[in-house]
Order: sequence, then C-alpha cells, then structure tokens
Amino acid sequence: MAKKPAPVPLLQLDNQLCFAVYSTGHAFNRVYKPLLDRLKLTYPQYLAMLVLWEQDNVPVKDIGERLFLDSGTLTPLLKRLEAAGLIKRTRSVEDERQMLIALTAQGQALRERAKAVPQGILAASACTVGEMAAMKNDLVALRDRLNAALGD
Amino acid sequence: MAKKPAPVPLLQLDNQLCFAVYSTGHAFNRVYKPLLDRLKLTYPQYLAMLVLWEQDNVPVKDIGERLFLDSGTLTPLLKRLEAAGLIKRTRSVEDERQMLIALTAQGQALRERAKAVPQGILAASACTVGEMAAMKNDLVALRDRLNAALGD
DNA sequence: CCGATTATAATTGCGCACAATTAGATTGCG
DNA sequence: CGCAATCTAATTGTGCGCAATTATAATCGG
Repeated sequence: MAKKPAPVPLLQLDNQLCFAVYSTGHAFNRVYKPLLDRLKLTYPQYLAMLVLWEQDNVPVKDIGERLFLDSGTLTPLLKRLEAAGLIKRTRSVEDERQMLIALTAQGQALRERAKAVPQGILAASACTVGEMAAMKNDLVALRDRLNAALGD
Repeated sequence: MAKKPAPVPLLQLDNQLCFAVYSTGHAFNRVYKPLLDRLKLTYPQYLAMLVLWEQDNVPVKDIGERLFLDSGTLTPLLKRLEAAGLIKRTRSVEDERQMLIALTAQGQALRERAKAVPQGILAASACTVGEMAAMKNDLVALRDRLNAALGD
C-alpha cells in the first residue's frame, strides 16, 4: 500500500506567514482596483504618485528606493504616467545621468481626488486605525529584517 | 509664492498598511529567490507545489481557490511545471471540463529537498515561531475581511 | 589629463496577475 | 428531450517585477 507522506507543518501552506502576506497583498489589490479605476491608475502607479505628492521633482532612483523597485519596473510605469499627462520626465542639468520626475498641474490636481481612496480601503479593511498601525509597524519591522538578511 | 500642499496623513506612503504588505511581499520574494533557485522553482510555482504536496490529483480550480489565483495565471504556470517534469496534467474522465493536476515521482521527490526552505526563511525573518503565527493570523483575518468586502 | 571605476537609466526577456473573451462540458428547467 | 444557463479551462492583452545587459555620464587615481 502506498505510504502517505508525513505532514511537515512548516511546509503547510496555511502555516506560512509569507503566503499570508502574499495573498493579503492580492486582496488589497482587488479592493483598490475599483477605487483606482476612477483615477485611471494601477496600484503601483498610485504608489509612485504618493511618492511624488510628498516630494516633487525627484530622480527615478529616489522613487525606486522609496518603493523598493528598480528602473526595469519604474521606467515603463513612469512613461505610462507621462503619456497620461500626470508627470513630466526631464534629464537633470547638473547630472545628465538622472531622470527627474515632476508632477504636471494635472498630476497635482489628481491628489484631491485621491484623498477619497484611503477611506474606502479603511472601510473594506474593517480595522481600527490603531490596529492598522500596529500591523503596519510589525510588517515594516519584518520587511527590514528580511532586507537586512539579503545583505549577508 | 507657491502654496505647499497640506500633508494628508492617510495619503502618506509610510502610513499605509497596504504598502507595508506590498513591500514585505517583495522582500519575502527576494529572500526566497536563492533558496528556490536551487529547486528551479519560482515562488508562485512553489506555492502550487505546496498545495499538491498536501493533496495530489486535484483540479485546477481547487488550486486556484487555495491560492486565490485564476486559470489565467495557473494554466501557463502549471504548463511550465509539467514541462519541468514535476506534474502531469490530465482531463478528468468523470467531468471533461476539469483538468486534474497530479505529481510525478519527480514532483513528489522534490518535497524532500523543499523541507530545507522554510528553515531558511525563518532564519531570515529573525522572528520567533510565535511572533510569525500571530502576524499570520492577523493578516489572514485582514485578508478575509478584504475579500468579504469585495462581495458587496 | 586620461583611463578605470562607479553611478543612473534604459532595454530585453521571462514569469506572474488579472480582466475579458472563447470553447467545450454539464446541469437544470420546461 | 431540448435548449438555456452554468461551469471549467484556455486564450489574449496589458501591466508589473526583476535579472541581466547596455549606454552614457560622472568621478577618482595616477
């Protein structure tokens, strides 16, 4: 008779923190989608806009460090935002290697409409602001430890 | 003089739980990469194998429900696992709509080598098992609330 | 000042992720 | 039975995400 493999708790899907993170990320995406469709943004594009609404006219590198993304991801994404008229891409005069990203008037104006988005997310999460902050802090601490482990 | 926009706390990147989830997911991926490269698996492929190691010979739909993925993602992923010799795809005889996914001997054997993976992740996370379980439970609860909000 | 090194983006190629559509099988209702 | 509604996968098209490579600019050491 065929031997059934012994269960290995650490290998079980539902025991894995990484899968909880992975699947929660997808769930967030699905909740964001209808809210962001109204702004004609994808979620990663929305993140780039969040960065620019905090600090305008920054090199691609800075956006990448903030979002943990590289130019392979950001270059086409930013080109799409430029095609949509939300940002302007110009080479820095002081350092011609840098591509500076600046909001257009349209890009700045979108910020007003974006203010409604976090409310919708908060509602769908059905969390208190305190609970969300606690989870966020735990996750950021974990993320930083994971990123630190990469350096070794 | 140009008016600086008033900061909107809920719009700030570092206040957002979703970004913590998103960026932690990427950090996990980067930690998994070298471990999974040895098994010649990507992370989503590893998840599919975890499902199959728990229950063999299941339809694509069941894998999709378990991983929250649809056939648009799974069909090409499973074809690659088949090309790698880890699984076999066959149409169900009882219901010809279903494509049944079964492990090959090679796919079953890979489970032994995969046992080392969670250890590496645990080390990189620098968490106790208890902390990981607590975060996992919080995230799963959040995920379920987000998914429930989609139904409305 | 020149050549090597380093830094910044862009490009290419591959693998997800998902919406929308299509194809074929099954079920259910009159 | 007959046909509509439903179900399961596959397909197509778009947009990430990242490794690897390339191109160009800046910097550094002799």
